Amino acid sequence: MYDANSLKAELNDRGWRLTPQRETILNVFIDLEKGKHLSAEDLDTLLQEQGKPISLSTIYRTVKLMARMGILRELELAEGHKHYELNQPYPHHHHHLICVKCNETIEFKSDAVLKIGSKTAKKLGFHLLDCQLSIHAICPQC
Amino acid sequence: MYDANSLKAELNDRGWRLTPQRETILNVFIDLEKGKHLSAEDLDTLLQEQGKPISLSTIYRTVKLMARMGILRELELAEGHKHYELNQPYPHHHHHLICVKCNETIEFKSDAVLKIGSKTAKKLGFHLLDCQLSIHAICPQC
DNA sequence: CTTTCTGCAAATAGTTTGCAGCCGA
DNA sequence: TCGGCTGCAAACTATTTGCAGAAAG
Repeated sequence: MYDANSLKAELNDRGWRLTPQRETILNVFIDLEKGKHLSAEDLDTLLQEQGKPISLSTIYRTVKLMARMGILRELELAEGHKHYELNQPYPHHHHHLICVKCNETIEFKSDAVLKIGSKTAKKLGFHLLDCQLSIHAICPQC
Repeated sequence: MYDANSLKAELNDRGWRLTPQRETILNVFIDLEKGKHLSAEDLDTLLQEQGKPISLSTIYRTVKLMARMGILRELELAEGHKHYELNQPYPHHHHHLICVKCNETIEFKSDAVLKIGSKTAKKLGFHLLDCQLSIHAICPQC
């Protein structure tokens, strides 16, 4: 799991910098309740409420950067905008089942899927960032 | 696999209509080379080249409709726009490994993942539309 | 004949970008 | 010090929508 120090190390390794904004955003995700995920707008609102406003452009730039580093995972849980959550390693790694009508989202775990994902990436010589099984379905209510 | 008749039946069942545009678009996907997938723009260009132009709004409306019916699957292979391909049943069902830097995309199959997907949906009482494992990674070249 | 569908043009919204000044290493 | 980073405002672009006429059932 990341903290300010490991984030700084990882950023500096790649020629990037640790800024208060980046640290703040990482902390929001670390403190985020399990099973929750935020859109850029959500983050903006949350940071404003916490009295630590960060410009929306920086928010977009930061979540994209962290997703490319493998720190966050980018989720397509609803049409039209992306959500982000910490990219947690085994055994916290999980997947999503989404109702395409009402957007109800259910998390579920599968070691098997994670294994298949890492094996496939390894076999082809790719460096794995994220592996997510998305099940699109219609829930019993819809 | 769908053809004009089964498409018509399925549409009519839900109070929708079979139009020449819908049939044309379905046929493009049926004839599409294995492993290919189209964005809305791609479809627009292709249909124009084939001398069967369809307005971009109708293209968007149609692919979305067919994705919600489970006929097409919506793929997020590159930033900024979606791609579509036929949603084929076992044993043609497959998944994607994507390099987040150069967007190189590799298809792979996994019966195990498909099984996990259908079991999970079934267990929760959801009607399965699509189940896709997306592996985000960095390819050896990048 | 009724209701859905299409095409057009205009609107929308999420996201990106140029730039000037700021600040981490 | 210096090159990356932020905030602002403006730009962009994929996608959606309102509407009038066309057409499927």
